[in-house]
Amino acid sequence: MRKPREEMIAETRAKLIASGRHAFGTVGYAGASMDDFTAAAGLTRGALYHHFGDKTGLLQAVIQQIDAEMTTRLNRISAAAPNRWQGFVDECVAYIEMALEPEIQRIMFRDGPAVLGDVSQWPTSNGCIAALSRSIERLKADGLMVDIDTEAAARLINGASSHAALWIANSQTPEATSRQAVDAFRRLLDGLRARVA
Amino acid sequence: MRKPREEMIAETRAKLIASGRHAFGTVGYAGASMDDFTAAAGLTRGALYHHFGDKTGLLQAVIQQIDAEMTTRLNRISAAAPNRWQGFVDECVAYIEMALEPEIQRIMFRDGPAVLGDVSQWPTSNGCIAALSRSIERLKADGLMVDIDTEAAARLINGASSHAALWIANSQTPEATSRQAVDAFRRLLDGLRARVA
DNA sequence: CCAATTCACATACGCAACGTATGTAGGCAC
DNA sequence: GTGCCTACATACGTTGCGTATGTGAATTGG
Repeated sequence: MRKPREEMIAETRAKLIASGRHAFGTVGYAGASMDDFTAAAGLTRGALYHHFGDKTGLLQAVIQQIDAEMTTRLNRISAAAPNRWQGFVDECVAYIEMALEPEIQRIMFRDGPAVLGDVSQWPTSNGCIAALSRSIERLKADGLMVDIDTEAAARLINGASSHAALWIANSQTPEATSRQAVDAFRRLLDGLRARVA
Repeated sequence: MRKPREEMIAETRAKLIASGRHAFGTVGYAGASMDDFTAAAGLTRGALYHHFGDKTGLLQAVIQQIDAEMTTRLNRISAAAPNRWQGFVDECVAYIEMALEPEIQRIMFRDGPAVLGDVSQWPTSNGCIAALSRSIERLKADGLMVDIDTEAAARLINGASSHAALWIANSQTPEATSRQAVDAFRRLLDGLRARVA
């Protein structure tokens, strides 16, 4: 073994993030006992405080990890579409659908903002917003979207998506509600499409 | 004094709600100590547990109160507009602006959803969503809005508004960001306007 | 190759806050 | 006027966070 030290450190960090992520995603941030989920990782709170400072520090690390995963997924989806507009719509719909996953919903859309405040001032700038912004920017450059402020549009869409996801996830009939929400969402996006003269 | 008993009870309930509302709105739900803000109301936690069961029960009561206030404000605004579409837009913009008020933002859009879950399954069905829905329904009936599911539209707009408000409130330059957001929001709504054939 | 140091992590302690179980005083019925 | 019910207060146990301190293993310098 060349660098057992750094490897071990990275491993413990990863274990803490994984265990915390699971706890936050299931019982929520407030309901997650540090003693419990650090023990589940075969460690103690001492390790957590050493690496992340406090509970919110771990939450930030977890969010950063999830955000990175979401960003790559979104990029892949928009790249796979036949044309730019379609890619944009697919990306937005995928965003809603990702927000349906309980872990993402709970950590990224409920506890995250409640504990750390608005996404825009999180230390790790949100990759998903950036991905959306890039797509919008390209669409505007290509004349496919009406003139609208890029970041504002990204944030409005982000907000609409996350709320839609919450609505769907808590619905009695998620499939039907999902169709309802996605349909309306497509209409909303269609309204932003540049009208051909 | 005719009914000192019921009056006193209503008064203590009101005092607890007021004190809790203030604490939740300033230091947040988690940061609000029940001992502290019940004492500030001249009471103890005993009264709170008696009337509201637990901390979340008080939060629900506070939310119900704020929601009622917001609903009347929104109704007044949409009624004051020169025409229906304008009234709708005004209502939406007002919704954003209300979400800028720290107390509303914190309680209704951050801590509320985090603690109680999605608005749609709160015991007290959200009056603001209902108000928005009514406006949308009328617009559709009058042929002023494209065919879109009412509730879905209301929720998407609600989500976009609350996120916009969060963004503005946490901005370094709130006035500029507000213009940015409201402009984009108007564009978004404009996309939902029925095209005259 | 060994000693000193550093660092990753564990242990121990204090404190704050929630929830519950119990106590009490004052109004209402009869 | 007496007894009960209820609105609230008091007292207690538990839990969980944050900090201060301890320890052993890995690294570095000679």
